[in-house]
Amino acid sequence: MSGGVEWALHCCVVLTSAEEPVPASRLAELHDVSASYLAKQLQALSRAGLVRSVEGKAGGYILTREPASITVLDVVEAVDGPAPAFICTEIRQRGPLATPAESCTAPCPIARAMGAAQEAWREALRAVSIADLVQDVASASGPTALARVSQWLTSPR
Amino acid sequence: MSGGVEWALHCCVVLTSAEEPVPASRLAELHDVSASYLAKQLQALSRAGLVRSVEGKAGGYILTREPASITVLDVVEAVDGPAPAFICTEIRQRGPLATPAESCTAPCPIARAMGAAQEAWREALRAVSIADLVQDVASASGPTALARVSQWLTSPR
DNA sequence: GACTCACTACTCGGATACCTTCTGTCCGAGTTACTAAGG
DNA sequence: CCTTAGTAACTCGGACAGAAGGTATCCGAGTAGTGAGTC
Repeated sequence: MSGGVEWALHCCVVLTSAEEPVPASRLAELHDVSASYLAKQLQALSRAGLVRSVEGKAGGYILTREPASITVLDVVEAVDGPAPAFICTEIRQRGPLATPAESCTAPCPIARAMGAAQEAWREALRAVSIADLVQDVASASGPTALARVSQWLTSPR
Repeated sequence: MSGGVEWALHCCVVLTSAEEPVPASRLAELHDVSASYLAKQLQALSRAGLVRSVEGKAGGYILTREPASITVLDVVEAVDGPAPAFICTEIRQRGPLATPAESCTAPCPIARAMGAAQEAWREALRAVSIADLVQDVASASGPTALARVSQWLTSPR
């Protein structure tokens, strides 16, 4: 999995506590990561429609939906792409004892097992929303942490 | 995920219907894939203890355990490695508003969600054994298919 | 006929290049807020 | 005081190199089977 997924998720969490647009450079400074590379991840989120980019002097990124309606799966698939990890190359149709294509109506058992696991993984990620993460952060680090982030984001550089 | 996982799983399935050692070159010819690269996957299975290599003229690979006690997860982790797909880099401990390390007793919520999804994925793969795959293949392609594979494997080149 | 020995052919195993993908970086197009002048 | 044009700075977006892991390949070490030779 791409490492940028972690950055994107953290950005979504902090964007929760900001009503004004937050520029990518500010988010990068907050997390102490490369601003140029983080921009790429935010562009992916923008293409997926999870965040909206505001151009101009006071521009930046803002969430488009309520945090409770954005799942972790949405962010992961926006950054890493919706392609499944396992791709069946139909080995059973190759070689001297190849199964004829007409007999391959159902997917091969291996692809089915992999697909089921992938779906279980997706379901687990779909069950967690950005709002849930915010709630967990508040429980772990205390409610003041998010307020401090909000204040730091809005304070002039 | 590495593409060699698919090859390794198919090899385990066909090794079910062979009591004598099967050389890697024979398996590669059966699946019409690169023999040299397939050897690497089989070596990974050998290191994990799923198959045993027999050297010499009539050598090859044989399964070490009963097909029912080998899970798909075993094969996947043998080939791709046991490392999880998501690795938390502890972003919360970086930047101007870093959470002090002493307050980070529990893993961060993002890592927890990812870990739960990974565990669901592993559980789904652990629930399917090689014997289950063999059963499914027999149901789909008919019991004769496996017998033909067994005959082709034992027949002299 | 049975045993011994050397040979051949075949096997696995690790070390070696190539290529796609991910990581990281840069600069240009476009938009907004601000400033200052003029009516 | 209000309007308006101009300026300047800041933003995003896509195009451009470098590095890492996966893909594909090769050759060497070792072993079991085979055959001839000998007792």
